[in-house]
Amino acid sequence: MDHEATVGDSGADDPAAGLEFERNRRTAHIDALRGAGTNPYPHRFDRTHTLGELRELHGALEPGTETDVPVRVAGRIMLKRDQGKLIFITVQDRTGTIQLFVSKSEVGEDGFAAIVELDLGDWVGAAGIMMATRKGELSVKTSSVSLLSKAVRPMPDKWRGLSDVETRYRQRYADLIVNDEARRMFAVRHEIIASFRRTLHDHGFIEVETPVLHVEAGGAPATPFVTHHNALDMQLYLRIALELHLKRLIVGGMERVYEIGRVFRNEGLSSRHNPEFTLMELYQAFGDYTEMMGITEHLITTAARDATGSSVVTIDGTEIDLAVGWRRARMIDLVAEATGREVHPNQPRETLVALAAEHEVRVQPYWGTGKIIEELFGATAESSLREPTFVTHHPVEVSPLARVDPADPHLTERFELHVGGRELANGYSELNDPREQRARFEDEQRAKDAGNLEAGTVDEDYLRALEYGMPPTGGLGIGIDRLTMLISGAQSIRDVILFPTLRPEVF
RNA sequence: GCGCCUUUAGCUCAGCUGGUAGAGCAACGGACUCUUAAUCCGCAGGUCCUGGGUUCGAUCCCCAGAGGGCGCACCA
Repeated sequence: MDHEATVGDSGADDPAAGLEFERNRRTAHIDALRGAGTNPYPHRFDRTHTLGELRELHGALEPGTETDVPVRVAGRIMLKRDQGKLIFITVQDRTGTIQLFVSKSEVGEDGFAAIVELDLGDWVGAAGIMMATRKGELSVKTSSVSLLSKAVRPMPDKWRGLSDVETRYRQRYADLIVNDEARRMFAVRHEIIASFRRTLHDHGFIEVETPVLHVEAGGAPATPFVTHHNALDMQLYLRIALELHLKRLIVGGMERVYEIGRVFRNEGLSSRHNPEFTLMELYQAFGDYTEMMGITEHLITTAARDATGSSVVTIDGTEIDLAVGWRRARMIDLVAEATGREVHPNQPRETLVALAAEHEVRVQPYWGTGKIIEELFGATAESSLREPTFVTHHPVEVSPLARVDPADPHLTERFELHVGGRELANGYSELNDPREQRARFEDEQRAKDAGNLEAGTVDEDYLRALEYGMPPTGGLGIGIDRLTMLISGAQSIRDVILFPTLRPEVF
């Protein structure tokens, strides 16, 4: 090939090295390949094995032995060790890596010259036979190597990798190429979701899809994203929860439904919050909150085993086995435990306001006693709940869709799962009395009018659905991102979301 | 939104309360037929995030801004 065309003929303004020089060099090489009749982006290459399969089949090959097993493999060049007339190339696919043993005497002068020109990051296909080197490294003794896709941009450092977190999130493709840990996170995430689907299928749940664009954003206390539909000329909200549509399906008699879907909340970002995140919600006719706690334990423990092979997770450096039963404690009891004072929504508001002040909780004027208790819980007890704990019996005020506890009209049949100081799941016995639901919605609407932006509104269609009759039902929601963090050991939610929300990059 | 930290070559990082920058890897030229981040020799590569200011002189000090991280607030 015309090697002179690949270097040295760049314009006077081009730098002598650096990124631009490198890209120019490689694009010039692509032109040279095309000029010589070689397609740098050929249509296909058929492989006989993945690299993991080869390791499984031939991993036990004795050092220095050669088989007569022909193979065709493909992968990205990660390392290249040039020995003069012998080149060792480490290629990677999603199942692992393998070494290509490239001898000039095997591939010929022209073939060898082309292989010398390959860059780290290029995708290649190779044909050859299986062998193990004298040192025992499983290799493909290569008879030919073909370029499958030329990389124009250089890879991150082959040893130190890519560690700049901003670049890792913005250029996830580069992160996935070089960081095993990044690939592992998303493998775990996939296994958790796949495990959920298996478990739910086994329990007779049907997976459904409900609207993302809502006329009213309900089902959770949160600030929605607002958008607009042009043809209908109407304001729409991106959903903040799956709940209200899924329960309409329970009214319709579907009995066991779930959805794993993206929800959107227009709130702050942190290492535990991304504006869009994934929620699994399920609803089971003839279930209640105690059954939901059982399903929660089963789903999460099974997912941990499926994803990592173990039900043991590490929380803040401490190993915790999810398979042992989880503590259950009422919210009011946990607050009492943390503050040394009994609390209950039926207490005078002034009493709770005073206690809140002692714990530096800033009470909003529109908060009732139930909301103050929930905030007190958040300020005093929540962060100490490292081991999985079902916090139960939330006040009615903060649970507008949950059934009241028959033993205490101020509390609900509800639970939240807390692990490692953060909320992971939420469930309850669903309120199915349309008249009571209307009254609760009206309370919400009043709170909204009084200044609580996160309060709900009266969802007339949902009330109409309830009027057709919803069976007694248990419901559950699990935050998939946070669960993935727990099981994978990720420190930031951005490590378990492929493309986390960032401010736009300036090019 | 507030506070603290951070931004230097494609990547990973040095850079002395101020004298306009270095290394390793990658790249480029060369040697090498069993390497494992191959090794060895040589060579090149910079908007020191941006804009102001102070100074004879700023990667360094000051101010403003941008991106990112962490905490707080909000929330899941």
